[in-house]
Amino acid sequence: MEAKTAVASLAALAQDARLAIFRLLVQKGPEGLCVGDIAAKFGMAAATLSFHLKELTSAGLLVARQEGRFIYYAPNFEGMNALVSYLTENCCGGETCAPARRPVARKRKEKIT
Amino acid sequence: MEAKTAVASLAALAQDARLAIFRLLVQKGPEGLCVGDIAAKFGMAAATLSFHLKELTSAGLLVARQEGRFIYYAPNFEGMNALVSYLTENCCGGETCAPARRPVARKRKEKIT
DNA sequence: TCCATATTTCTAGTATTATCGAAATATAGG
DNA sequence: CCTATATTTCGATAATACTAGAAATATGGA
Repeated sequence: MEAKTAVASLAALAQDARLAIFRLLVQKGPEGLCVGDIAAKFGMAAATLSFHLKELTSAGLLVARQEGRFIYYAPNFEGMNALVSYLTENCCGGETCAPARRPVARKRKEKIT
Repeated sequence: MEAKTAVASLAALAQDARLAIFRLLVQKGPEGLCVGDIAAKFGMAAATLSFHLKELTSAGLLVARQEGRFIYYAPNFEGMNALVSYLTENCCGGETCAPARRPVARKRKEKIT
């Protein structure tokens, strides 16, 4: 995953409403929920919700499927996985979130000061 | 970690310049880099960099330490760890990023349609 | 075809964020 | 104390994001 993509995914989740929506859908699993049900859950204007769903979808974090008159949104686990992998690989020390590869950090030679 | 906190951390990383800064510091490890060196690396105005460092720091992703006239910024691995944990626990199926707990998802009874 | 419901797109107002020059603050050394 | 360097804060501007009403589009059923 490229940095650009990571920023897009992070931005998609970096918003109260969207994180809440995403968490709700993750709970629901692959079946997801239709837009109306999500709107009901949060009581937000349809247009607003649509905007947020679009953000999450184009960031690759949700997938939509039409089912009759309803559109169901569900988490795209691959996308989320890619983000988490990116973060652990590039923004932690590798592994989990180790304080960098150094053994224990022997004292350094007293910087510039 | 609360949702609010997660949003703050995500927002801190959801920006080209800041993600780049953070990645650079993670590479450098616990010693970090002083502001001048970071500025040199990216060629951005001091004020702009200072703004971004403040964002990252108040989101709990960086820690600053003074060393003579210089201020060193280094990753706060605990903060980053907390964020990654939050994401895997709340935004994936639990574990890594499983497609939810359901076995294989037996067909559902044909929704509303 | 016509109507009702679901969802999106358009448009615009407001709010938040990013950038940067200039001024302010802090620290060290002479 | 004075100067030089490092960094932050201030203030202003430009860019981007959020919200929601109204209009448009899509789908299914009578």
